[in-house]
Amino acid sequence: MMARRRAKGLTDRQRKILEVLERFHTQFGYPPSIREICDKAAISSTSVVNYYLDQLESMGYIERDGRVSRGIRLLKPAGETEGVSTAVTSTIRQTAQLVRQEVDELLRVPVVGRIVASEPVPVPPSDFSYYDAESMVDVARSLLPAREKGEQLFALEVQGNSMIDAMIFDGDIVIMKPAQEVRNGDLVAIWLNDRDETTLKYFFLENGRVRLQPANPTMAPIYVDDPSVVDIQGKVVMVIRQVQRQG
Amino acid sequence: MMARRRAKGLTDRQRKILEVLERFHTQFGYPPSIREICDKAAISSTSVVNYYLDQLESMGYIERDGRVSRGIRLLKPAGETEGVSTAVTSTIRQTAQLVRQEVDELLRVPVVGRIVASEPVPVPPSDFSYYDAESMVDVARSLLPAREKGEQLFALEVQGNSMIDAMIFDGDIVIMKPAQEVRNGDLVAIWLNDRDETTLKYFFLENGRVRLQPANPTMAPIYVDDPSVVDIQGKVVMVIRQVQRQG
DNA sequence: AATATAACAGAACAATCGTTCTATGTCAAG
DNA sequence: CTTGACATAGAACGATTGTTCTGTTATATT
Repeated sequence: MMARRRAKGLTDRQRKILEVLERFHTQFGYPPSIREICDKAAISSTSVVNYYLDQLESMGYIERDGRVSRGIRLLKPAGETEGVSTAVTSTIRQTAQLVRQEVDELLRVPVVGRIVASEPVPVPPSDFSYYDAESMVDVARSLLPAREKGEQLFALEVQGNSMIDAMIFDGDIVIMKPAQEVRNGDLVAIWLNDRDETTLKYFFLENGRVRLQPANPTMAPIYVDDPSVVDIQGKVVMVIRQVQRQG
Repeated sequence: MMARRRAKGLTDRQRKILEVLERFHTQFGYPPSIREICDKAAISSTSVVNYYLDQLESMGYIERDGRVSRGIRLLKPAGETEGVSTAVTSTIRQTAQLVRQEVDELLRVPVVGRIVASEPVPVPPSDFSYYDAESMVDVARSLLPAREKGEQLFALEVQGNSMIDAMIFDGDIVIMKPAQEVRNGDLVAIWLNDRDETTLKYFFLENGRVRLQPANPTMAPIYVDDPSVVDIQGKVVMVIRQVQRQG
């Protein structure tokens, strides 16, 4: 048998309803209907909730807009004795969720090396550990194709101006993905065995012959009759150029 | 060859409804009903509002809880002030935004238009609303110069291959910053009065004469004797090229 | 014990509200 | 000119929802 104590000012159900109001608004962004309060507060009758809402309003805890559905405004928080008000904590909670969401949208790609014309592309081994990376590049997940899970992506810094025909030059960062299946039209990093040279070109396989098309449309393609000399190192997913200069 | 899908810009009514949603929630603490949106947005039919709410939801601006009255959540904007203390919550929100930015290092930059050779660069006005943006581009703050506060940054999508001499081509996204002080060596977007042409060039002021140097080192610079024909629209901070294709 | 009062339950009702259907107008492509 | 998207309007329907009414139970006071 639980006696109602008026000492605290708020009864259990009054406090409970206030909690429901706050939590609901935090979760859904709009106030609950009376019947939804019934559910969340384990009260079986709408009239009881209405009864308490009237009380809370006359006490100044909430404000109600007459006969408008969900017309409930929270005015002051329920927890008085606690140091931090519940409104503040709920705001913090919302922010925390935002932070969590946006952290998820950020992808940390390891920069595993440089890409130079005279050397093959340093492709990370399968057991690659992120600790081996020289540094990291943060990429917004929203800029990547949706299907990229991203775990296997890696980045390379371009050194020298030998990739100018690919519209890529010194200092650019290319985000790459290991070449599993390469399709016609993919921009790929290629090691040409016969020339000992790395290039970035659009790849086309046309009746047994490989056509390597520069990104710059004003430049002519390279044709390779023997596909075995074309060693595909990875597909380019993105190119980032930081124009910032050191004043 | 390279198709690009991008969320379309907001129509007047879409923007209007978003404004109503935000203002209503700020004022009352709960979302408006469809008929209340009708009134505030000067739309005579509930079905039209419903029509646009569906659009806004599929664009990701809001979230709707099926057939629940006032079941509208604003997603993109941060302006949801509860009926508590506006001063307190706004302070908290400012702080929270700082925390968020410094924790996750992600910056949401609005794409305010396209950059074409034949037209001046669309620079966002000071009263620019993010609703006006066609879409957003997320940029990792770690890739930007440390001193960029970032609030004034904007992005443009390059249309056409007329910027090839700047190593930038069709579909690239340039992150820009309004031209306040331009220093020698900055990569700037320039409107040439005498030619009616926009270009991206490195800017040098040398004894009263302007030298515009293409990014591509193999190309020759342009010299402009009269600096008044050079209209600087902004400084390029970053260039992003998404190579993703719709294979 | 009697009684007043507060707490609670359930149902019924009317207003509100979201949804859907039909109809009209507009405008660009064919 | 026809066609077909798209935008808009209005009305109607059914579900949701706030309100109210009647009634029951519990607690406290006299």
